[in-house]
Amino acid sequence: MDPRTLETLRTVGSQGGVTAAAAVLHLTPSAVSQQVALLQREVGVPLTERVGRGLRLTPAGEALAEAAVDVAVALERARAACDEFLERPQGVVRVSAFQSGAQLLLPALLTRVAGIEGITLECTDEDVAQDDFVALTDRMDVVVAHRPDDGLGWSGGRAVQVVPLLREPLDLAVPLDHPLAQHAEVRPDDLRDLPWIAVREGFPVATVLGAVGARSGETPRIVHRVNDFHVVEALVEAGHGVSLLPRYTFGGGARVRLVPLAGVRAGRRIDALVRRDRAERLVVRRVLDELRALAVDIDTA
Amino acid sequence: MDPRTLETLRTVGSQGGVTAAAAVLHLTPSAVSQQVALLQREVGVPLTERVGRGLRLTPAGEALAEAAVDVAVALERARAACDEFLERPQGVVRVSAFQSGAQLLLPALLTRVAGIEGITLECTDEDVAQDDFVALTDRMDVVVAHRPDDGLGWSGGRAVQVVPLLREPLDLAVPLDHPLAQHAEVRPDDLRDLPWIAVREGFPVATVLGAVGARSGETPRIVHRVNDFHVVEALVEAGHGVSLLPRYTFGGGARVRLVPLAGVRAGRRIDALVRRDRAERLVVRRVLDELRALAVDIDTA
DNA sequence: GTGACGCTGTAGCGTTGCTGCATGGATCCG
DNA sequence: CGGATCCATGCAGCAACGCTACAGCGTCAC
Repeated sequence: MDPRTLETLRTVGSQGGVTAAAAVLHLTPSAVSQQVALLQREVGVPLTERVGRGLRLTPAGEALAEAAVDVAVALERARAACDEFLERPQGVVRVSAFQSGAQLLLPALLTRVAGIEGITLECTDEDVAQDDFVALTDRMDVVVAHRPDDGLGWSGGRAVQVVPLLREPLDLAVPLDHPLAQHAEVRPDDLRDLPWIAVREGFPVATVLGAVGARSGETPRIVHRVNDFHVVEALVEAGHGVSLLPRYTFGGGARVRLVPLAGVRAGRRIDALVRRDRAERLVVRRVLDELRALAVDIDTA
Repeated sequence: MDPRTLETLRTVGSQGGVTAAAAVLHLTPSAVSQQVALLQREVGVPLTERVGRGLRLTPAGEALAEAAVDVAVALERARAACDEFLERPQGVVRVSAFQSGAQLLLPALLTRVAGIEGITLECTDEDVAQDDFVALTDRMDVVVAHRPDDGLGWSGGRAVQVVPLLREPLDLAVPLDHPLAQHAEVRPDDLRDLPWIAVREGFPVATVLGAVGARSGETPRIVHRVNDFHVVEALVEAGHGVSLLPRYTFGGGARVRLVPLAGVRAGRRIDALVRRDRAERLVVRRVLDELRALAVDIDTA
């Protein structure tokens, strides 16, 4: 029962399959399958069960995977205990963020971390469906994710730590020459019968527009589904519809007008997701500290 | 950084050397040395330092060894998590006890555990110096140890769990025809100028006699040093001296007379010592439960 | 000073765990 | 309804890791 094998089991569970887990762990599916089979023989309980052409963890498997988290945490804590005796912590930290979050946070984060000796940041932008952010933590140290203001938390359970960064309001984006562009704020009633540009179903903040529509009494008329906010901005600018855009990230531009919403709460929460074992690494902690401080700067600016 | 290697480091620390650790781990000293060297290279900090012809852990080594305990605990907890899904826990538990404790507890413990399906007990008697009981936990699952009533606790730190079992009074043992044999109790003043049979220096309850002597105002005159209480009993019976003997273990016999001491607190505490990782095993827990219940029976009898 | 003890390096060997490929179900689509 | 596809799994082969055995060297005791 070695931690590598336990980690493999955990990944099979979180990724939902042998092949996906193998990709994350940089192994062949065969190796993953063999590891699980061996582990299964060792504990004498079935850990996985086939479902369709894939497989999922049995209750026993889930229990073991959960226990595996504590093993990984204890191991990283042991590493950290030694690092305390090294004068300067050292290592690379992989950070992923959804695009607009990356645009908002990563440049300043890189600047801040550049001042810290020994920490190397590797950044990536990842645009995934709402439910898939947690799975990214298997590949990344820090995952910057967003979710609707009112929505539930993340599904990672005890395995992932959620670090709240900031709340970003979503404003109505209209063309500069739109009638509503001159308003200081708009109320749900003003939004009737507008042509909306929304994000694809299942992606973060997709549900926010529905909540806003519910306040105006009718379901919004969605004419386009576009995930990239820059494309959205260009479409709005050209008069092809209105949309909801995050204030901090798109408030500065002159291409569209952002009008605050009143009488309805619209916003997104930006969180950092970290696997609990990764969170034990000293360098990861330092990066999270910087990220949190940065978020405070933005929020109070 | 695998748990096996961490365990090796921990053992080198607790056993105080490569050779002793190798014996416990059923390895050659060379293998142990190589593991430590490799671990050292991995963390980049010296973990051991030579002292004379042996070696000890550096502060960094101590820190890592302490963290290693949590790793081992987490791993055993993972195993236990799976065992929950097996209907009956199964396994062998190695129990060691000092001789008189073994005589007092092991027969009844074996009887009790015999009623539990799946648990196999392997018992040993181990007579070691006071400070060496903790080190036994590396080889044994449960170590039944004793210490003076008033003494400090055990030195194992966070790594070993101490389960108090019972307190056993130490009575004055005299020949059946001794003047004091008719007394219902004896006071420190009655003990002046008696020829004492004590245990060897450094062994458990060796200090108790000194404490008793202090109350009588003079240092006891020790004429023999014998560790085995049965030998002590035979010597006392034959009139070669008096001694302190544990009440529960030797009170039933007719070879000597045990007279309670008054005006001075003399006794030993019997504890079970268990490494925290071993304590996570379900079967070990069950055995400890029985041991505790058994101690209550004796104490209230 | 000499013997014993204890830690450490090196050579050699066995075992473990991986990759690559082939097989057998289960699903999707024409 | 049948072929294509995807996924998990078994087996052969190979590389790497970790152990034992043995020699070397420093330290302590007599």
